[in-house]
Amino acid sequence: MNTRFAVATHILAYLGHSQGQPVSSEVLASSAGTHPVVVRRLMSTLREAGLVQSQRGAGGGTLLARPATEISLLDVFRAVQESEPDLFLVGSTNPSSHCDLGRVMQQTLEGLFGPAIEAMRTALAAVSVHQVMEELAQRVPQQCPHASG
Amino acid sequence: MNTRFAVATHILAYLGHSQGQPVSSEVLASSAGTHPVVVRRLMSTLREAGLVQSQRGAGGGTLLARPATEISLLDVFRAVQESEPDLFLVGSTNPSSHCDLGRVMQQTLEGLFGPAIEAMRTALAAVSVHQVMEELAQRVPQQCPHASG
DNA sequence: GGGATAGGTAACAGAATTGGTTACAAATGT
DNA sequence: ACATTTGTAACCAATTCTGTTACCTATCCC
Repeated sequence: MNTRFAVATHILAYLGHSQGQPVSSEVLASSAGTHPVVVRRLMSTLREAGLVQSQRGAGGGTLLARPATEISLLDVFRAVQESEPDLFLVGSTNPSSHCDLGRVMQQTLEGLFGPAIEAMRTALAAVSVHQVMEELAQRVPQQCPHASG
Repeated sequence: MNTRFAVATHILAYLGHSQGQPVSSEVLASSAGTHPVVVRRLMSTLREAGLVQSQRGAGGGTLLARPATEISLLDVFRAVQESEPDLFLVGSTNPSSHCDLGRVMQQTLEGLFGPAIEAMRTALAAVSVHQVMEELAQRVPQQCPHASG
């Protein structure tokens, strides 16, 4: 079970909410229910993907690298899910089988799963972090101090 | 890395090819490059899902429970992927956070990922095991003894 | 400059999952 | 009866994931 995608989306939504001023990994970890180092580790990935930028030192933290309207869940998914085909495929189906069946099967499955993966990508691309924020705002009017950080 | 989906599809395509007469887990394992027990374990799942049926004893084995044209990759995916939302979600985002943010975030993400999952399902539903067999046949004209099992 | 704050990263531990393997009981055809 | 084959439990090694500690570096403020 990969919680990174969910935690990353959580964090990005949070950052979008307090856009302009950086948020520390401690605050983010508290909100996401995890450990600051986990957040920082995730930040490394998101930073490499160009989704956030961080400032060290006192008063530092992380903020979005571009507006929340221009970060899609597909961006997050790509950043966090190291190898996309991993989703289904096909580490095994032993390529060193007696014959080529294994390898051919792998190619065939990749070809047939392609549309499924593509469909999912399209759907993810249609949702922005900003929309996540709006959804959240509707569901959490004012219950939570962290939500307005 | 979950190889079960790929192995299951491999097996079902194989069974579709020799429809009518049962295939032993040993033959299937050899073709898929894994261990007979792994195949049998997978069969338990596929049998529960109503995709195959097995015969014990001498001359036994497994065969498709219905025509390969009427088994979709979505059927396989559902059977093999124990909890579908597992795909992305959201085991953590600690529900016992200070506030409801964790739980609400979880609900929100599920709502927003819904379309993505649905799109993938639709695409998987559009491909049958029979199509996988045809794809395979095109790619492996006659190279492999196992392919004609 | 010095201290406090905060990120970057390595390293390790514990839990969970996965796949391969052995072992054995139960069923079935010859 | 006996050989064959499934069903299933049990175990191991490898991998992955998350949490945690530790320590270095960068930055701000005095």
